[in-house]
Formats: sequence, C-alpha cells, structure tokens
Amino acid sequence: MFNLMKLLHRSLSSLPNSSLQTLLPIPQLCSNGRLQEALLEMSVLGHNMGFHDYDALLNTCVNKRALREDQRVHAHMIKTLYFPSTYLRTRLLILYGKCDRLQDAHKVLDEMPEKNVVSWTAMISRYSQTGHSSEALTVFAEMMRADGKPNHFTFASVLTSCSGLSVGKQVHGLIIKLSYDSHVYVGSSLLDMYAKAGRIEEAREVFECLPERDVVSCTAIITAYAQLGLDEEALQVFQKLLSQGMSPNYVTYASVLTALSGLALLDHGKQVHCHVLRRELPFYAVLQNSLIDMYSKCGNLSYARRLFDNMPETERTSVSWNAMLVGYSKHGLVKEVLELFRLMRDEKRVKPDSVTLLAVLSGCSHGRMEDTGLSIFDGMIAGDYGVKPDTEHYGCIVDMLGRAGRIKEAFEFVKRMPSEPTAGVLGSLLGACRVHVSVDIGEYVGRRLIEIEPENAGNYVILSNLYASAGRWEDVNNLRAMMLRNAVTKEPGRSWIQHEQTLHYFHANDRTHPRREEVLAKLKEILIKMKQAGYVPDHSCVLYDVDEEQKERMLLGHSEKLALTFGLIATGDGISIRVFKNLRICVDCHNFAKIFSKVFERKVSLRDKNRFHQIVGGVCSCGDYW
DNA sequence: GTAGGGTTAG
Repeated sequence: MFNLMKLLHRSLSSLPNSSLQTLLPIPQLCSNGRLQEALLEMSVLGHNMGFHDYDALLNTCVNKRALREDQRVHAHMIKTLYFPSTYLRTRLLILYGKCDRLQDAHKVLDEMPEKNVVSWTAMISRYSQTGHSSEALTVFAEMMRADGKPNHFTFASVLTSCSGLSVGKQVHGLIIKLSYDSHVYVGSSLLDMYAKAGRIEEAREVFECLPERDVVSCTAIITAYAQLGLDEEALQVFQKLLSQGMSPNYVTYASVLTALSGLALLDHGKQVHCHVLRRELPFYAVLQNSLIDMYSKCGNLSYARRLFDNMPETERTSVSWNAMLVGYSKHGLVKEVLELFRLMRDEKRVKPDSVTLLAVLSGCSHGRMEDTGLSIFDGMIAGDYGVKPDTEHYGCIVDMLGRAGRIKEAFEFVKRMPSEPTAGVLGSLLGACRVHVSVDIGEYVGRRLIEIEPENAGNYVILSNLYASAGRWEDVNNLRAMMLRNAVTKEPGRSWIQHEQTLHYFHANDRTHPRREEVLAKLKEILIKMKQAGYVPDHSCVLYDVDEEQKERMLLGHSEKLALTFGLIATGDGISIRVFKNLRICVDCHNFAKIFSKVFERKVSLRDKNRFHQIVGGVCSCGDYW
C-alpha cells in the first residue's frame, strides 16, 4: 500500500499542473480556495458526490458570497437526485440569504422535509437583518405552530423585528417561560426593543437584571437613552459604565457622540475624537459620520467638512453626505447644500436617499428658495433622483410654503399628502396661518390639529390668537374653556450655555439657577441700553391674554435672554457667546439677540430646535427667516 | 450551520 502511494505520487508529479489539481479531493481544493477547480471536479464526479464534498463547496461559496457557484451546486444536487440532509439544506438557505436572495432562501426552507431550530433561525435572522420585519415574524409564528423550539439565537434575532410593543411583550413572555431572559445577547435585543417602543423604564430594568454585561448590552442602554433624546442620562450611564471598566468600541462612541450633539457639547465631542484617534480604532464610516454630525451640530461646520473631505471616497456612505447636507441646511447655507448635492449626483458613487432629499428640501426652506425647492420636488415625482416623495417630503414643502406666506399652496399640499398629515405638519401650517393672518385655513387646520393632539396647549393658544386677531371673541372664549377641560401640556422652554466645563440651564422665568438673582439684575440693567439701541419688546410673542406690563415681564423671562445675559456676566469682553435652546426661538428673542450682539460687541451663536443663528453686529445668518 | 447594540431626517 505504501509503495503504491509513492508510485502514484511520483506519476502525479510528472503530470502538468492542471491534471494534478483535478485529482485532489474537493474538500482539499476548497480549503485552498480553489473553488472553480472544485466545481469542475463536481461535474466529473457526477453521482459520486458525497456529503463532505457538498459541505466543503457550500462553505466556500458562503465565504466568497458566490451566488452563481451556489446555484451550480444546488442544481447539481437536483440533477443527480442527491437528497441533501437538513444540515446541507440549511447551508443552502444561509448562502442564498447572504447573497440577498431571500425568496430563494425561503423556498429552500419551505421545501425542507424536516426543519430544525437552526434552519428556522437562519431564515428569521436574515429577514430581520435586511429589515423585513413582518416576514421575520411570520416565519417565527410558523415555527411556533410547527412546534419548533426557539433558542437564544432565535430570540436575539426575532426581537429586532418586534417593532410593536404588544408583539414584543408576547415574545418577552415566551423568553421568560423558556428561561432565556438572562442571556446577554437576548437581553440587549430585548432592551433595544423596549427602547424603540419608547419604554425606557422597561429597557433599564432588562439591563439591570442581566447577570453579565458586555460592550454590546452597555452600548444598547446608552443608545436607548440617546435615541429618546435623554442625552444627559445617556452620558451619565456612559460615565458610570466606563468607571466600572467597560471598554467602549466604535458603536459606543457613535452613540455617545449622538448624545453630545444633542447637548452641543463641543469640548466633550473633541475629547471623544481625540480618544478615538489615540486608541487607533480602525476606520469606521459610522464613527466618521457621527463625528461629522457632532461638529456640524456644535456649530463647527468647517471642521465637519474637513472630516468629510478626508474620508476616502469609497468609504463615504449616504449618511456621510446627508450629515454634511443637514449641517449646511441647519446653518441656512442653501448654496452649499445645492452645490454638495450636485457633487453627490455627479460622483454617482452613492445614490441619494429619502433623507438626502429631505435635507435638500429643508435647505431650500431655510434658505428662502421655495421655487428651487418646488422644482426639486417636481423632479422627485418625475423620477429624477430615484427617490419618490413620501409624507415627510410633502411635510417639508408644506412647512416651506407656509413660512413664505404661500398659505393656499401649502394647504393644497396638505390635501395632496399620500397619508394623513402628522401633527408636526399641521402645527407648522397653523403657525404660518397665524403669522400671515390666514383665518379661514387656520381655523380648519387648528380644529383638525386639536382633534389629533388635544393635550397640546400650543395648538389652542395659537388658534385663539388667530381668532383674537379677527375679533372673534366668542370663539376665543370657547377655545379657552376647551383648553381648560383637556389637561394640557406644553414642552417647557429651556436654554443652556456652557461655562468652564459646566452646563448652565435656564428655564422660562427661571427659579432654579443659583445665580438667577444676579442674572435678573443684570438683565434689567442692560435693558435700558438695549431700548436705547432700538429694542422694542414684541408683545405679539406672548400668546396669553394678559395686560401689557405682564406681557413684557413674560417676554423678559424667556430662557434664551437669561442664558445670553449669563454669558455676558460670565465671559470677558469680545468673547463669543454660544447658547442652545430646545424649542424654536421667538421673534422677540431673535430681535433681542441681534441688538445684544451690536450693543455689547459680541458674536452670538444660537442653536434652536431647527437651525443655527450666527449673529454678528446686529445681523443674523438666517436673514430673519426661520 | 443560526444571534444582540450603530451614524444622517422628523
């Protein structure tokens, strides 16, 4: 036997290379990455293919994401009447799934005479990963009906597709019943499900109950807070976990940067940036994108652009482009928005998506270019950009036209929306009706808005203000009664300013800041200078029916005026003052800030809910249009 | 052979 092998080997060595290769077994060819030769051998072997040959071939195909080769192997099985085991069929399924042939994968699953937990789970996870939630849930339901026992892999996958709270809770019940609730993969998916349903307390509880934590579960809870806008809480949790020894990865940093952008904490953002560079984390587009967004939301646009320009072209995703476009849009730099959008289209490397068009349209809106916005919208309908307008795009146009005083056109757009307009859309139209005193449309819109959002005090106040301007006092009174009946809430306005590593918050008519007395005294003092320089309190910004004196007191109590005054006290001559506000700035505060910048020779940078206002020498970058 | 957290908009 030994001699024979030696002889064989000698004879093979004398053959040309190609003949030698065909005689190697398929598993060996595959492990050397010689897939094409292995396939050739498959045809030669015909009916003599065995389990290990198929297994090796499919394994190599998965690694190479080789769809055509996979199809050849599959066809060969059918042609030679080979009956693959559940294991091999599952491999086929996974391969089709990874090549984005979900229908083919599903067909393989359907045709399996016997399915096991891995085959079910592979299908569910692929549907989940590609965003096909309802398909994932359907397969999961089918699995349960077929008495397939889900495991921790299954639950971690299926929870990603549970966007509705009731479905998520049902699955949670099942997880507890089968004792998978302390599994760390299942736990992070579970807490994420609760967070996405807006249930932060439940998410927190899942996290607290986990017997072991890893970087993913820690990141998930930080992200949960950040995504719900609870930025300070997100940072607190991050800090605590850091002190407990968590080692953040690039996803953690991306989430932390989101929270920092929300609070406009530029210095902290820079620290994270330095940290990332020092740790020499590999280049991840996600992280670069968060950095671009952080710098632009903190008002440092040129830095954001530098990061964008330094990204290798092949690494830039639509998110990179969008983050940059949104940055320009929020700064009212419509020329830059349109230029970058043109560059994106010329490059053709990354396709514009729905967020891209939203950023471009809102750029036109902020930059007072309604006709350009409208023609881009028409282009979307004509199919010029490969993105069809959805509700959000219609909403953006409604906002743009309303702001420009083209109320009737805005109203026509509301009627043309493909689905019911959201409260946000109607709210912006109602606001526009008030500014441009359009009573008929305003009444209709306001009534509908109150039906949808009866708890929002702002809606009643604006509509009643509109009635008042038309002298319809009876309607004003009715509305007031209605408002008192429905327990109403309004998001309280607050502004903040950073000074020496501390965030100073001010609320309307602040009673919490330790230096409020000092701030109020200073405000009274500067008011004299301000009035001399032409500041006239704009009483129309007070939406309550009170006397003139009280109106002025209410105006002075607005949080951004308090924050500006604090900035003046706390910083030296000529230093820029950066203030941030959670709501939109009102006309009176905007006017105040402009005159403030002129009188005290300070550059004021004010970021409100929607955009930036860079004010120098009494002139604002928004052109008094926001 | 099957798994979780992710950046942009509103």
